[in-house]
Amino acid sequence: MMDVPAKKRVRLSTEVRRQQILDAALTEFTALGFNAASISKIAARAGMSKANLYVHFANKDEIFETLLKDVLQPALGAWQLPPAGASVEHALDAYIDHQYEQMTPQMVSIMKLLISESHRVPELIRRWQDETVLPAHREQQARIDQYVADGALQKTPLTDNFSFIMAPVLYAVICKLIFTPEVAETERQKTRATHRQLIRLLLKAP
Amino acid sequence: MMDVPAKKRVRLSTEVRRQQILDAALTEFTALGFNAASISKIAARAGMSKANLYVHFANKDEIFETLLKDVLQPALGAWQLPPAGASVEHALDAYIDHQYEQMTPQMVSIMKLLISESHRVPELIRRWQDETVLPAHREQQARIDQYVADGALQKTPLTDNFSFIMAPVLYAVICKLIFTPEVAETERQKTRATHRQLIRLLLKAP
Amino acid sequence: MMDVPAKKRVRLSTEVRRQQILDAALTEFTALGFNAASISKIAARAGMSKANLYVHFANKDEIFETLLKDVLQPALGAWQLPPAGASVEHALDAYIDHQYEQMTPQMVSIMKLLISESHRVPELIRRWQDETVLPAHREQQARIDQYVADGALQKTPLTDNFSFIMAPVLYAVICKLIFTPEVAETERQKTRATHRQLIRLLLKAP
Amino acid sequence: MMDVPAKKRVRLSTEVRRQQILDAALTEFTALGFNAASISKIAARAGMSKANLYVHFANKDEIFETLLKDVLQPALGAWQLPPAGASVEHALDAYIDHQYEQMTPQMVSIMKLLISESHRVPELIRRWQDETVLPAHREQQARIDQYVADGALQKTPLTDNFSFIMAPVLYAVICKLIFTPEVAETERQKTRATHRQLIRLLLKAP
DNA sequence: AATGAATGAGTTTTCATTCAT
DNA sequence: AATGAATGAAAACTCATTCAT
Repeated sequence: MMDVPAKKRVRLSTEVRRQQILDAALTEFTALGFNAASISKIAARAGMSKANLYVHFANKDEIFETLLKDVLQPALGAWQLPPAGASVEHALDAYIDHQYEQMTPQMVSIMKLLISESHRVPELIRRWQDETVLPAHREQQARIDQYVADGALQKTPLTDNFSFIMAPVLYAVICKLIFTPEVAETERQKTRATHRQLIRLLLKAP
Repeated sequence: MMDVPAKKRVRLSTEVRRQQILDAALTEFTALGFNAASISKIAARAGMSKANLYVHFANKDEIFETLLKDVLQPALGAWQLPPAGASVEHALDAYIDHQYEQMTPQMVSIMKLLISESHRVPELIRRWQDETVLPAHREQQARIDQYVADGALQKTPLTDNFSFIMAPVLYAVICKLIFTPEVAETERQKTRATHRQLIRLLLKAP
Repeated sequence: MMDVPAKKRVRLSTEVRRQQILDAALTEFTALGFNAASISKIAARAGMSKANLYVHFANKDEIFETLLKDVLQPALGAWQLPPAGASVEHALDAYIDHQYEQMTPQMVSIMKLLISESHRVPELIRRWQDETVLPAHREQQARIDQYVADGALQKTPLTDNFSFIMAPVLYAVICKLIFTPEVAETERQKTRATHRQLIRLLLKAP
Repeated sequence: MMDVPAKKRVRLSTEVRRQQILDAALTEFTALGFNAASISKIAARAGMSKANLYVHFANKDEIFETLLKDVLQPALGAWQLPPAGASVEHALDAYIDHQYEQMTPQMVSIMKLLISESHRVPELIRRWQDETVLPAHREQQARIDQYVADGALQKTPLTDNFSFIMAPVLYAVICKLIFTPEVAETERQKTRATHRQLIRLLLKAP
């Protein structure tokens, strides 16, 4: 007879366990959505028993909420400020590029989660909106306004409503979520090129 | 004891019943997503027994698929051609306006469904993409190219990739799906205004 | 548009309809057993609607009962009398041969049905037993006794309990019901040969 | 109002629970057949919730399969070898006796299950046939052949095809499955007596 | 902290049967 | 007689959650 693998009962700190759970949960939730992701699989992926998972979180919703909270901290990285430099135009260019670059599969999955499951955590979303997204917008807008005031950028409808600049990026993300990979990728590249050209055009305009 | 209500059996045509089911299903699916929407509730909302629902549809997936198929026929109304007229600029303006106008709650819900559940019906989505969306894009692009050739529109990066024009609209839709109604509405109006101004600017540019 | 096939509403006599139903039911019941055979399929096979089926039979059990009643009339053909002739031994030989020959797939299926579902119709089975099987046994035994009295057959334990002679046939049937076709067929042939040889041996014995 | 019974949760080992389930399932399956036996009733009989039953078995089929597998291990006890002794004839007599003795209600039920539901587990049946039944036959036949070679038994058609000897036993079993208890019992006794006498006769034959 | 065992409340689906025409 | 539409009751199975250790 073979020895039974002798499943050890590992004892780890709460911190570690929570993180294991959240990591596993992120994978499962982004892959399947809230409902289809099961506690069983999350526990299995996190390497612990279901019951132990409930020692660390009160229920499935709490895991989800904690997860989104973590993920939403950096405001999707999206509306970060462009680094100021000698040439504002160049910086802006690099900034937009950065956004398209950042469109990783993981980020796309989280976007999907945010769209399809945000109704589960309205309070969290509201706080995220009020404390992260809107302030970031404002800060960014202030910076842009400063550039305009300084004459580093000329005033255009875009500089008046700078968050508008993310629209094409989002369009590319949504394409990834709906269309076939090939079409989505084509659309992303076309969008990116058009985006860049239009921005340049706009900044050069008299 | 109360008298038993003596529930009368209602007898309707298959056509009517199917439509009742689809209507109820659309409500439930858009409100909760595929998994969370239950056959029980759909049947209740449609005013019939669960069993009768299964007389008209083979299973939950078939309901979902039929629903999406119906909804996707008009290509979301989105990439419809701008009506040609005396002033192309004016027509374009009206066209964009139309897109923002069309952003009804129902349409927004369907968009959500499309994003969160399209993986369930990949074949349907592929056909929709290949037979509806892409052809519509092409036709629209051809029309724009004609305008440019005719000198009615001047050539810009946007006229080279005209579907790009939908990006801000989509941005507004996604805001509705994520943010609070107030913020979403504000964002929609700002986006719409910026969109219009930028288009005008672009068309006027030398 | 194509013309709809114009499903005719055929009107037939009760007799005909009942027989159509019974024929279809026999096929379905023997193929699947009582529970797995569905009214839907029986009705479809009989070429009528489910509702019409209920015009002719009160319920599923009644169909089953009627069916078995019909089938059990000839007492499975099993304990039929051996035709008397010049040589009783020869006749007996032919009789046994006949039993093995009669082991058609249909007969085997009915045997299976009889074993697995007879508990559903205990009363019917009792009547069949009392009014068909046992009388047939008795008649046959009487005939054998007569042969013995006449000296046409010599007295043996077998002639004292003649129904015993069916045991090997039944064994072959059960093999068909359990084992793989190849093994069952081999077993049937071996059994048949042994059966014949033993009978001959017995009749020749001093 | 009565106090709520406060059903205590009983906690037992997997081993025990599995056995409880198998016991209950055997009862239900043999009484009603596979389809008509419900998981609800099996769980109730086993004294646990349906859900717990699914903790121990993946589905209804797995229960059935496990059950048959367990039961088929000893090859139905049927074709076991006769113990060799001073008098082979005596041993054979005892062996046959043993078979009739062993015809317990439980064994009869399993026989019914085997006949009516074996199509559900063709692979299991094939393995049982190839690895248990046929080898047992062969071993037994070899033993008989040895007796014949030793002169302990004289060669007859029966010694050439020894498994034939089970046919009358099987006949008695089938009678139990179809006829009323009284008739079945009468038939069993008659069959047993005839069986014994014929065997003796055969062995004594010149 | 950790877990194997246990369960209530739900899910989708099926089917014999009945109703209205 | 015939049928399309309708349904109650039950089936198998799932899953988030809890209990006992």
